[in-house]
This record gives sequence, C-alpha cells and structure tokens, in this order.
Amino acid sequence: MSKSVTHSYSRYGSAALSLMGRLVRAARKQRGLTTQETADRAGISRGLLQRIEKGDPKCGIGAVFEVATIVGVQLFDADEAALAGHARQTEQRLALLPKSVRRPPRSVADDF
Amino acid sequence: MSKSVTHSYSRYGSAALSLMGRLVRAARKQRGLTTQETADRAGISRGLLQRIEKGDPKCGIGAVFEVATIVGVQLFDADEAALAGHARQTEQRLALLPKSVRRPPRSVADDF
DNA sequence: TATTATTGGTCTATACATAGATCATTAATG
DNA sequence: CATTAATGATCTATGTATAGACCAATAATA
Repeated sequence: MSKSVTHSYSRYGSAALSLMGRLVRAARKQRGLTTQETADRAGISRGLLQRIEKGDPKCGIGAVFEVATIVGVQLFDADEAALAGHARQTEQRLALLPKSVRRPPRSVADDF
Repeated sequence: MSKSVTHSYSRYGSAALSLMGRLVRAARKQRGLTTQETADRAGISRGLLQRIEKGDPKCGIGAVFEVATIVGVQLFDADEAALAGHARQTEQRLALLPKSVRRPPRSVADDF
C-alpha cells in the first residue's frame, strides 16, 4: 500500500455507525457518567471514547461494544442469556450449511 | 506505551462480539457468498473478513458494519428508515440533557 | 460573576491492524 | 477418484489507530 485508500461506506452501514455513537453518548449522559469515567471503566482513552461517540468507523469494535455495554446500550436483542441462545441457534444453522461455498461453475459462454 | 497492554472485555461484550461474527458467517453462507466475494464487495481483504467472522475485537467497526450490511445482518432493530428515526429520537433526548456531565462535587470528608 | 470540572481539539510516539502474497488443507463437483 | 475452488493459516511491509499529554472553550455550580 503506497497510497492512502479511503473507502466509502454504504448508507445503511454509516447510519448504523452514527446511531451507535449517538446511543452511546445519550446513554452515558443519562447515567451521569463523564467521558473520563466511562473511558476508564472501558479501559480506553478519552480520545477514543470521543471518536466512538462521533461514529468513527476505524474504532475497534471491541472497544465500541465494551463502551456500549458499560453505558447500557443493548446490542442485538436482549441480555446475555438471549445472546447465548442466539449464538446456539446460529451455530446450528451453520452446521446444516455446506462448509464451503461453491460458486456456480462458469459454464462456457453463458454470459449474455 | 512500552509494553503490550492486553485488555480483557466484559462477558456481555465478548458474547455480542462473538455472536456478530457467527451471524455474519451464517448470513454469508446462506447467501452463497464466498469469503473473497464478500471481502471484495466490502472493500476489505479476505484476511480481515476472516477475523471479523472470528469475532476479533480489534477489527474496525466500520468494516464489521459494512460486511454485516452486505450479508444482510440486521444492526439494531430494523431498516434504514427506522435507523434514521431512531437517530432523531436519540438526538432529541440528547438535547434535553445537560451538555456536560457534572460529578457530585466531592465535599470534604464524606467518604466514610 | 467566579470557579472549576468537562469537553473538544491538537500533537507525538509507538504498537498494531491491514492488505496482499503465499501455501496447505479441505471439500464440492464432475 | 480427480479436479479445483474455497478456506484457513502464516508472513511482511506499511499505514494508522491508540494512549497520553496538552491547551482552549464551554458550561455547571457556588
């Protein structure tokens, strides 16, 4: 990589990203937590928390999810129990699917 | 930072992270997309997609959300319209809150 | 109004995430 | 069974995310 490659995101993805930041910010304030306090609890810097609340796409998802958890923003549907259950379901669905995806074998001259 | 600081995440955050990866993987396979094809559409490398599906906390949240969008994993509740509406609500709630959080002013010797 | 915590920038050094190439293994299909 | 795409893994170079310090502006309270 010799040049800086700026990648643009889809509308939905950007909206979700922005929303995540707003939700974190709103939840933090509602709980009366300062940026410093929240950052400390999450084990991250205050600067990173600010970027998370701004919806910066380059923030590590681990940090974002951790902060979201701390300030009480629900990821996915519900509580941890529901998460575990959902994971099991997903796992079972995966087991039924083929282990590797095979593209439709490009037969000769069918591209018109 | 002279030393490598490994930070541990909360149970819920880790569960959500893991679930996100599993959901992406399941959704991708259900759509018959290969890792390469999916990575290309998301504008990321195949290696990064693999880390996303493994639930690596250091993946950029933008990349994760983009992939999730592409393979059809719903972030938050619903469609883009709902996201925008939700964002507005959040914005309004924020407007009512104080612009900066003030900690309870530590009065002298009340810490016992 | 005065005080002071909170917030939002900016800047720097360094650890690390990422792309891209490569290889071995697995598994889908003929 | 043979073929070959898909996957998983490893390695390297480099761009960059991050922590941490700092400063200025803001806003909450007294």
